[in-house]
Amino acid sequence: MNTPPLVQSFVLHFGEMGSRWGINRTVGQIYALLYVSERPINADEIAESLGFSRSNVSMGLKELESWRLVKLQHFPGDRREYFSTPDDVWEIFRTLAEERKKREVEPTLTMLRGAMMERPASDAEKHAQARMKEMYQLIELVTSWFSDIQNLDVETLQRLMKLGSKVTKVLQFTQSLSKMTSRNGGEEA
Amino acid sequence: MNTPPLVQSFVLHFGEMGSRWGINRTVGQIYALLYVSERPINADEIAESLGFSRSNVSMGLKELESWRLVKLQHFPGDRREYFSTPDDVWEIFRTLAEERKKREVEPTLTMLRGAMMERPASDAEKHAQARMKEMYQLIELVTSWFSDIQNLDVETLQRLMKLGSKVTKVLQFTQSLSKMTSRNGGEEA
DNA sequence: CTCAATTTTCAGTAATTTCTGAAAGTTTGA
DNA sequence: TCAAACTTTCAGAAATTACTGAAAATTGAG
Repeated sequence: MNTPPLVQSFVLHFGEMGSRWGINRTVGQIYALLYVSERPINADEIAESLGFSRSNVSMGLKELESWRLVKLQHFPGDRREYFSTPDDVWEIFRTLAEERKKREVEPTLTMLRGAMMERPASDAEKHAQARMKEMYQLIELVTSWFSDIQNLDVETLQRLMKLGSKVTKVLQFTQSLSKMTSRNGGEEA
Repeated sequence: MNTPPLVQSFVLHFGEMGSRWGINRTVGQIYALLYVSERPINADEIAESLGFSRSNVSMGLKELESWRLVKLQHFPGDRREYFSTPDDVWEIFRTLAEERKKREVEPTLTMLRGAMMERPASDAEKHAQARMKEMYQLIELVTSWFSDIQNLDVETLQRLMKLGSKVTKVLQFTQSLSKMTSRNGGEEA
């Protein structure tokens, strides 16, 4: 398969990036390829394009399916499965965030809650618990922001994306948040 | 060193989490230990607590230093180096975000910009470029939000954290953003 | 139902990453 | 300047993770 150099570098880059995150190189490359592909492609095409064994591609696709990141479809008169990514980048991002939350954030919060419930047996434990509480609150705060952003409708997001680098708008929005919370004072919720 | 079970599970959890991200288990555990520690601790104490070799701890600390995540200090009459984390969780988070941006986001944006500059030699390439542009815009948008949030002063953040789960406030803030951009219409910036 | 097409599984191998002990390097107080 | 105290480096061992080919399982057209 003749992969244009432009696509090549994109694919390689995401392979590298993947391995910096928990995702392995193969999976990163497969997703990158699907992402820029004009039409859905099948596992053999992927294997040939990337020079991986068919079985490796199969495992990679299974992994991506478990992350709900690929769409699967069939074409008439062809028994093979064809894969693609959602057309909307934002949807991809949202799914990724949801899965990461489920796999990483939730278990962490559960662990922290558990630790915070324990009766501290020493000053050291008391201090550790206080630190865990701070972390717990930070994570809750950040994830709640994230989920708010996630729930923005696609239309609003499209508009925001068109604004491009005109970040000042976004800055203002942060300002108003700041004022809002000031009004609320330091009261415990 | 007698590590309380409460701290133990925290440390082990972050070891696991670390390895899901690019960070290795050792580094995750070291940071978790520092994070909940009442006072700065030295490399030997870390090695003993976690059961790692001294050299492994040394490498882990070096890694953490390269991420600017640890504070280093000395005590009078003691030549050893003592390590700790910032007191403010938010500062830790901010540093982490900055470093990740520098190491992962910036190189990705550079690659995408490069690819977008190329003259497309085919429809396939044209399509790939369009996809890359979408991704570029998404990343820019998300990172600009992030950096805005990062720049909130600690005081505001403290207040927000105290609000805790009263996320409705944060939701409103998202609403106002939505209105703001509507006013702006679909105009290119 | 049968069988060819296709996908998945899995045991073994390859590659990579992590970890260690020993040795080299650095720092500082006397 | 020396030497003890401490830290870092690094080559190889250990552990983990990725990848493959062959075989098993599944699927669907006829």
